[in-house]
Amino acid sequence: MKQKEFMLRLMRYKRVLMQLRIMGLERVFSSNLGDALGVSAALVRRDLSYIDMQGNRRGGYNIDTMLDCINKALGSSKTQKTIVVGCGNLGKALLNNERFSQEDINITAGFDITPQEESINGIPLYTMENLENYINENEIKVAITTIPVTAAPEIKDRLVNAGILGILNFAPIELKGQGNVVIQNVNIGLEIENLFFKVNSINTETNRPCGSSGPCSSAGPCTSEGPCPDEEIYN
Amino acid sequence: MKQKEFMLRLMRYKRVLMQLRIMGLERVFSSNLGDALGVSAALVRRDLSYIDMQGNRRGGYNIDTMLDCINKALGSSKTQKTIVVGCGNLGKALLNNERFSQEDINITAGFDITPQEESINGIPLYTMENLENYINENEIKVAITTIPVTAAPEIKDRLVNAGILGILNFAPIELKGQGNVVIQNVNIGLEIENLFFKVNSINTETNRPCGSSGPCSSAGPCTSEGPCPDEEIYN
DNA sequence: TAGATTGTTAATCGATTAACAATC
DNA sequence: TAGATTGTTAATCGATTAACAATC
Repeated sequence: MKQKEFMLRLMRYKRVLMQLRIMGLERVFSSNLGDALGVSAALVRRDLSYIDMQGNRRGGYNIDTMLDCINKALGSSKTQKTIVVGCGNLGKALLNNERFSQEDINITAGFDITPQEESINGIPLYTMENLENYINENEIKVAITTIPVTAAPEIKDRLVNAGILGILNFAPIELKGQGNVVIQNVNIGLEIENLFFKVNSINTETNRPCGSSGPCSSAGPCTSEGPCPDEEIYN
Repeated sequence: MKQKEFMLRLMRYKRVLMQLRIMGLERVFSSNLGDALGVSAALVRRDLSYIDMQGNRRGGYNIDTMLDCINKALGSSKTQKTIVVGCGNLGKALLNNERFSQEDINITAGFDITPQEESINGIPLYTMENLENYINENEIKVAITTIPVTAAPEIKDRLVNAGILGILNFAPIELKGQGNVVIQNVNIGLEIENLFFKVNSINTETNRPCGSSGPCSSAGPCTSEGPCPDEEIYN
């Protein structure tokens, strides 16, 4: 069971459930959740079955119980502590983000080679020398890195050696985790490129062969002028 | 052909190719690229075939030609213009990011209800009233939104009505595109939650049923104390 | 009971890979 | 030519869905 989208769906179920609870509902059927997410009711039931959420064959699922169960599965029943390493523009933006505390994510400290302030948004900033000590003393298991590419591999090793098990890396280099260390890379530049690609795919005519300098072969898929209506590369 | 990972692979091929070119290589085989990305050579050839990159059955692929071809497919042969809507912490971080210009991404303006500066990093800031005019006059097709959730749906409509075809949305609400408008949502809070989930999946014992209050059924998959070694939910 | 929904199995769908003919 | 790699087809793999027995 190696499902890329599985836990993403769990989070979406959670959002829907919270909304439904606000609206005063107490029970929900698999088909409700399926409709909300655009997937089949069967998949919802399979997901719920996987996290050991048991429903009632007549009355569906209890919303509160399901929320508990999803939170338990997501490990977010307790507030999650994390630190920000690198307090440049993006690092500051993360430290200033009020929303995280609403989502039970608690940024407890920021680290930088030369911190320009003592604290941001009430969160203390420390120099890089204090990194290992802080991680050990506060039992930090997850870190967010917003550091230059050149520093990324070294900082990664320091974090992992200090006991960090998960890194959310914003440096535009693809770091790889080993053993039980999970590294998740977010490359904003790549996201933008990705978006331009999708926009262009929809609105530009198909490209011609690159290896050949001649005209498009008559056997090629695209002889019309506009974009190929049948072809969907984007998702 | 609706391949989620397809264009992401193209970008990765590109990175590898640029590195190889720096090292002085001129040709590359599908197996080289497959090894670098951890996919099969067959998939590489299929991808290249799809973007009409033609190789030589004896000598593999020409690196320069392939780079041209990938750039063409990605639509990044020319510099891509975009704007940032919402100049809070995250917006400022994006405006200050020097790396985008290296990647042929050109942020030409920032917009905010009340801009606190005339420009950031040489990029002019305007009030929201100028949004539609600017988009029209400069033929902007892609926008980045770093705005509050409450404003997101309205701003989205304004952007789309002004002719925007692609939005990279950082507001923590899932906006949906319609017709030929592509919206890509980046939810940093969700990414962090996702990471905590993966870390916990690896390092925590399996959860017990939520719907039932009794002990774990003997038929359940997990009777041992530690984490289930066979089960992989994370990817 | 009759009706409705869960939990789960078999069928479907799509993406990746193995294999091989074509050919440089 | 003989060897090696491309381009492409058939086989495989995994995730989602349809269908249905179990059961509240």
